Amino acid sequence: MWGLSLQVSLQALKAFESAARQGSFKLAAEELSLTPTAISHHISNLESRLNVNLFHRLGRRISLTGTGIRLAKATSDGFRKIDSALEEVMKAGSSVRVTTTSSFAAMVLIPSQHEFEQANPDISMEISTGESVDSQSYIIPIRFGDVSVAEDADVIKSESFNVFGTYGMAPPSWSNEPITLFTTEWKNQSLPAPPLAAWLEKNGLDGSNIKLKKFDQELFGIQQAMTENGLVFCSTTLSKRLLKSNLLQQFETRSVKSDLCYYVPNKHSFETRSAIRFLNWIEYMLNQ
Amino acid sequence: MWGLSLQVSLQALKAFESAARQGSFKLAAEELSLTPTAISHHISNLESRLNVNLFHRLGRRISLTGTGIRLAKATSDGFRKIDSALEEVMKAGSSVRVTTTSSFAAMVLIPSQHEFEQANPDISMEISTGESVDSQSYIIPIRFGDVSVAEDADVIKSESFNVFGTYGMAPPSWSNEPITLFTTEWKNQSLPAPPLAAWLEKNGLDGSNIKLKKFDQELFGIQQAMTENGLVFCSTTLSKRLLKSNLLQQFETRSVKSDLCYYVPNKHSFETRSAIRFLNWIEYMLNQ
DNA sequence: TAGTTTAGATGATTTAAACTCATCTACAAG
DNA sequence: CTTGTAGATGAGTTTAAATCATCTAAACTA
Repeated sequence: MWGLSLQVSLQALKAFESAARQGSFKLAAEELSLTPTAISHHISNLESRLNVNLFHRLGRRISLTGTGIRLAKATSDGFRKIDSALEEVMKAGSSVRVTTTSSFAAMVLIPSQHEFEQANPDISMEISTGESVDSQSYIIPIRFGDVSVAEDADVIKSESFNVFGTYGMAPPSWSNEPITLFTTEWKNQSLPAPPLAAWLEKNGLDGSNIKLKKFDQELFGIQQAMTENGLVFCSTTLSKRLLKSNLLQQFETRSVKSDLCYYVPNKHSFETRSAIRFLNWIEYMLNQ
Repeated sequence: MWGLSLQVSLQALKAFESAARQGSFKLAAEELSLTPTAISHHISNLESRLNVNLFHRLGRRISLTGTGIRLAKATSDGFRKIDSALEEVMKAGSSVRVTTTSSFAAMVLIPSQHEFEQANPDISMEISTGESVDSQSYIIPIRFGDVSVAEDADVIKSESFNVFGTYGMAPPSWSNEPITLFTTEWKNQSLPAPPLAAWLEKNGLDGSNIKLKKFDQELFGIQQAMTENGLVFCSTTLSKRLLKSNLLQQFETRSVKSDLCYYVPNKHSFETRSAIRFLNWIEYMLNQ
């Protein structure tokens, strides 16, 4: 590429293209935030360099010559293609677009969005929910899944589970009385279930007095526990902020690890600086 | 066009595109006649401006990121389109390409090509023969035709005809002896015939002793006249240089105007400076 | 393995392109 | 006829682009 045309000024071509498209040096100057003088100089220099006339000058009106028309079309097409790609890249470079589960969005992302944006005033965060594979290259999907399925490098949080209750309620008598426990049954049946059995064993409980009430989103179980002064078995990730806010409390029970995790498929492919900063931030926040 | 990307340096994009396409800052520097330092600065500045990483740096090797790949494709496509158009325009700006009849090429253009190029050292002339309509925008067709068909502004020479003989031969006795006269019968039957009748009348000759020998190109008649020490009835344009070179001579006969002419269809559409200079030169040369 | 070569990174300085300012012309508008 | 305005041009200023000098670290070679 760039044989004879190596020395042709791209700035001049840009000025020419704008003037050609709008039929006016003045309007070109406005579009490019220059003076009409600059446009005039660029075009004259370009005409000398190329040894052609690109415009007819009719008093103070201009019109394109045949050569000018042909060059204008090519430069318009070429610059439009470049400009579109730049817009896409720049948009990606100044915002973080994340899609995730409703529970993660509600319990983690949305509550901490402000914190992220304050720490990164040059980046805006856009959150959506949904599980479809998004074809746009710049949307970061935070998925909930089986740790044995996700690539190690993609996992941002391995989930632990515990029982939590409304703030202020008396610790339950695990052995003596019937207990209602809210929990989750995932719509996606291929996912490992919440590790309630492992939790019972770890805490030396036989669970025969526990009545389970299941929802299809962790969010609903948590909300119901808070509303009904009850108990919920859910992830420590989702309950973390609620603990801090004294909306939920934890008892003497110990949390258990699970085979469930949050992960970002092909995490390494998100290479914009804002994506990298976001991913570093979310991973640190989840695991500190 | 040019929203957020107005301030992005096109020089930097050019450097990036070259480095991306060749996988090397060093090769990009060579292609663009810059130092590798300049390329490195351009790319770093571009990455800062766009807030993305375009290359992975692996020691002293580089490879494109996903974003880099996408931007590289768009900029390659865009710049290629621009470069192709520039090449075409610059070629047109530094050469004159003419297509014309064999006779006009042989008798006028080729003999004076050197004169034109010496007067215009920055322009090269390329001559071809043929009558097909050429779709390329920058080839100037000099056509031979009927003056009533051509646009006035397109006519570069209105033809006159006369009889010429080999240099040194005795003037013919128009009334006493049989005369062989070479002339032309155009392949294109729609053209007016050479105005022999009008010439006879203007010169007070009845022509009953003249035997015509016809060729389908004026060039052939002229050559035959010189070869056989004979007479040819042809255009003053084609014979002009031969007269000056004492290869042909004119007698006391008077030339006659004709309805034939040389013309350039859509002459005004040739707007490169070299085309304009050529057309001005040829018109002056033919009519002085 | 040690020495040499080489591609890219970085900061400082220099150069040249790009830009504005001031003034002008000539046409359009009132 | 006067005023307004788009483009042209030369001079001066500013800034982007380039080079220079030096560095690092990886690749290559003996």
